[in-house]
Amino acid sequence: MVAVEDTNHPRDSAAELRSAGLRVTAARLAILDTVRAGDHLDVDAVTSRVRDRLGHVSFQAVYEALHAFTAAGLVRRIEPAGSPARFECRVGDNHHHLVCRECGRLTDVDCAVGEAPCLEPADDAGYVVDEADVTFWGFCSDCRQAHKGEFAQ
Amino acid sequence: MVAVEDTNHPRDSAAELRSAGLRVTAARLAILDTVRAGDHLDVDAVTSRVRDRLGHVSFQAVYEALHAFTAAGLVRRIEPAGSPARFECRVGDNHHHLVCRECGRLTDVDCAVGEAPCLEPADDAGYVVDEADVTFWGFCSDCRQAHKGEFAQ
DNA sequence: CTCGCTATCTTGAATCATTCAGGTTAAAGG
DNA sequence: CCTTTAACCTGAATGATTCAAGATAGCGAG
Repeated sequence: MVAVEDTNHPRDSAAELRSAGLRVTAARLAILDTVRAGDHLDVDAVTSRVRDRLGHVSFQAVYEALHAFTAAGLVRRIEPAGSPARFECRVGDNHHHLVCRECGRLTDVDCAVGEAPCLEPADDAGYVVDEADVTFWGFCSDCRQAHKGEFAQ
Repeated sequence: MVAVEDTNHPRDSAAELRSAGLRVTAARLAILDTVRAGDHLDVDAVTSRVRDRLGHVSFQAVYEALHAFTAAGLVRRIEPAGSPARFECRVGDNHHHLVCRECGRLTDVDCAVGEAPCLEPADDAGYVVDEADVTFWGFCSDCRQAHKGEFAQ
């Protein structure tokens, strides 16, 4: 089912962990690679894929690792309204997300502008803004297909 | 700042409930007015203010009422990452929000553009987009004051 | 005004995501 | 090889929200 073990460590994950000041363990390598190979997986999905590969790994370990990776800038944590946290490896480019209201599918969108914060608020109300987080809500093509006529084309 | 407590039912809340097809009860009037008078309150805050006014009201009632109001378009539910849901009465104008990373303060920002979706994704990936939800993250002036030098500017 | 329908409210328990606590194991620098 | 402490484990707690099922009360019809 799963494309097997040619996969070991796509880009040198061990080196990335090390240079982020983190220890290299089987669990963390698997977690990092899983996030990298996955498509905005949540903690549950990451955990079960890591378990497929390594046998047992605790939820705690996954939560802690994902925290550490997020703090180190190796992964980005996103949390659309109504969804548990999800993780992706595309970091540092301030891209945004499309979310399907029907099935929850999440798709990356390039930032139209570029550097963060790619947008400036009309009035910053005295805040110093460092990030503009944009989520586009709508219906993906599959869900529209499934409900022909119910949604505006 | 805010025009204060002439309060009882600022704009005719009873009529609004009725025309939304909802029943007029003391609890729901108080809940609606509380959201209206408050500043992005969460469910807890709404509940305790309503209790100050009416004595006992159950959490369930507040949750159900806020759901009903949201569905009816009387209030808008916002849910910034890491925060419980919050509610506001400014609806239908597609404005956005500034959130302070330090204290969690939430401030409205007018939409620079206007109609929803005020932004179009660079590539819609086949989605039909109906809303662009923009959250600006940063530090409010109070929090910067309190940490002079720690943050830029 | 009275009646019936059902929206609303109540209490109590369940669920889900996430975090906390405290003890054990093992990565990595000296 | 030894020591330090990051990483991991099990087990329990927390916080937000939802589910369930029975009681109450708006409000339109008669």
